[in-house]
Amino acid sequence: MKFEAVTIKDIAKALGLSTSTVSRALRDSYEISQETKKLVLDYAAKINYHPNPIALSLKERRSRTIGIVVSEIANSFFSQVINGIESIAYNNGYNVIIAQSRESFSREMLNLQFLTSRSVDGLIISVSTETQDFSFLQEFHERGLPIVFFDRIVDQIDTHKVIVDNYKGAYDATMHLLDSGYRHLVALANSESLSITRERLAGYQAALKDRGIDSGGERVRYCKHGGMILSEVEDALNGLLDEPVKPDAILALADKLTTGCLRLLKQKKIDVPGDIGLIGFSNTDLTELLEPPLSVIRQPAFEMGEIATNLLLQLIESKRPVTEFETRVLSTELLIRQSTRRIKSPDIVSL
Amino acid sequence: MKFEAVTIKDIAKALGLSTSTVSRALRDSYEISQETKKLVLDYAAKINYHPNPIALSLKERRSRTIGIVVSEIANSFFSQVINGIESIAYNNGYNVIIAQSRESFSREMLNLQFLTSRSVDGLIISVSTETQDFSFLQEFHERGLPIVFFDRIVDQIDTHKVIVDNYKGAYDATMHLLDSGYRHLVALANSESLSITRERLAGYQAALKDRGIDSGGERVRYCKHGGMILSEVEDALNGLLDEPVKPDAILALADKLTTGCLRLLKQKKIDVPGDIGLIGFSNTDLTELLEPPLSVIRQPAFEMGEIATNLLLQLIESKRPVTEFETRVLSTELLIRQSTRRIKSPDIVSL
DNA sequence: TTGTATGCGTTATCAG
DNA sequence: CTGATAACGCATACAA
Repeated sequence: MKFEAVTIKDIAKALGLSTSTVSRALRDSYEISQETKKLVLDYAAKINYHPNPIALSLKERRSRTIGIVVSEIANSFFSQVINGIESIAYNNGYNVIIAQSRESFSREMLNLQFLTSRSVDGLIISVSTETQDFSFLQEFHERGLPIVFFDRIVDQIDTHKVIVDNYKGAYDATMHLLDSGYRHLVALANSESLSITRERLAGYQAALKDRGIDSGGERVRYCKHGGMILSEVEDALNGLLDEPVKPDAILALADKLTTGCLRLLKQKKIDVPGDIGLIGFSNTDLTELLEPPLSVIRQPAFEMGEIATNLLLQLIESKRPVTEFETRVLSTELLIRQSTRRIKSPDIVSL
Repeated sequence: MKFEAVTIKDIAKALGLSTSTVSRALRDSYEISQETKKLVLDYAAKINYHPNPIALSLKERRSRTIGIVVSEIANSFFSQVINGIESIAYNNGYNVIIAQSRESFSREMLNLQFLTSRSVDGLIISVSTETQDFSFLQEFHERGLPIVFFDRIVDQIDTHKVIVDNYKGAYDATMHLLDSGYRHLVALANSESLSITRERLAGYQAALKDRGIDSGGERVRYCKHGGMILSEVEDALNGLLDEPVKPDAILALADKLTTGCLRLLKQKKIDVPGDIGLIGFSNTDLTELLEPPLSVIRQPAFEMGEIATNLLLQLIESKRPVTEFETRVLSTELLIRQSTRRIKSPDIVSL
């Protein structure tokens, strides 16, 4: 049993017209008699006709569909971005196809393969943690596939990008920890190959330097899988806790690392902020429900999605090749809550 | 500038063969010389040829794609289900297209329109809270579109369904609250039109009845939008708290209601479980990090996705019309944590 | 073993 | 104003 749709042919046959006439009537073409048009339209509505977009795509060589590749949709940051993308896409008559790389390079390639071959008109992507080789993306780009990067961008590829000010976000958070009296900071980072990791780490180190604190290169641990595997976060965290100089505060540089870290500290019965300070990148609402509520660096995810989509549509619909690409940098929001309070400090608590 | 893919024609021209020969070589057809095959395959690999699935879909009248409709992907229950669906789909060479209804009937219809017209081979859906009229689904079903319902099913439509034992889940949770010494229970429910709401409520009421407690029909409040709007949850919660007999425990009958409720209680500075007991359906990991960790009724989401997909593939690939449909009922898991402790009771705390 | 012709659903082009 | 035809990329029945 197959799901058979109504086609133009069915209408033509039923009405004793040619397919071209029917097509014209449906498309409201200029040269068509009012009565024929009405006849066709009425009948089409009656039998619930809908054009087959597959056939349309084949013909028009466009699908009015944009592809999204993220590491995982269960990450609240990404699902917020997707919501932003969708809202703009739908308003412009586009649909979206979402694919998850799950931080795996091979899955990312497969997905990309699928999306492009499935004739998406453009691509919005935040590359996976594992991805080091961007040649396949480069190739699609060179072959003319419109691409917009967000969050985890690829520097080498010249196209529109949407990011947050990761440097400042990490810098401010670090400063806040220092202002709260913490001295022995450590950082939990994503894969070194990611743009966001480098930027955030730079902000972290700059803040330490500005305060005349020896950053001590060792006091950073990387998670190759971006926290997808808890054991990986555990190893990194253990490494940090075992440092010769015991850390008194942690900066977690990614959503999944923040929640993973929280989870593990709880497991180890290490109290935040009693035993150790913690601040991290996170878009998860529930962090505010923790006791005490966790301070976080929040990214304007929905907005990022919207902007990325607008840029992509611009790319897709521009007739001539675009030569000027822009990188939009949005601000992060530092939500300070009690969890990073240590010493008395002016009441800068928001929320 | 358009993204132009390599076609069979290009290969044929370059190699001085006909398109059919190339096609046969690529498809590893039986009647083809080894050398020609190798020639074609090598060249195809070299220029990075990939068949155009749009054309394939048009030809084969199938897209090897399954559509998913959920209310929102940011809900951890649904994103876990999606992961389950994807894992089976990919293993069988299928891709998925995800659409969000955001609990809106009109969006659900639009999405369905899109998915079906986009020639998905089948559909996995959990209907939106707002949806009361299932005729459009019924129509697709009658026209032969394979559909599998999960979680929020439509009783009237006869096809495969995957659900959890909502009755028992709610029953057990209610019993646990009663066993913990709570007496004045109230329930926060989703839209009445949803199957899950009716089942869960039935479990709740049955437990009360079994304990000889007057369920008091009034002590339930519904959220039409399933908690998508916090103010809606707030109204419902306020209504419950204002009951003549003050409630001492709340049963939240959906993921979004549980987190929304938590959020609001915090806002109102009502302590859980000090001031009021709370237990709810939730698949969010972070609830275990709360202080005290929240007791929840957890659904085997990933597994539901897997099962639904297997059933769907069965439907899609069966040659003859399926006449026997089944409804798989999975067990929920009641995770008891301190948040529902009130009176001394045997230590049944897990996790 | 390979080439030619046809059709999937649609629209653009050209003829009537 | 309307009808026939070709083309989008592919697979296949049929012809050679």
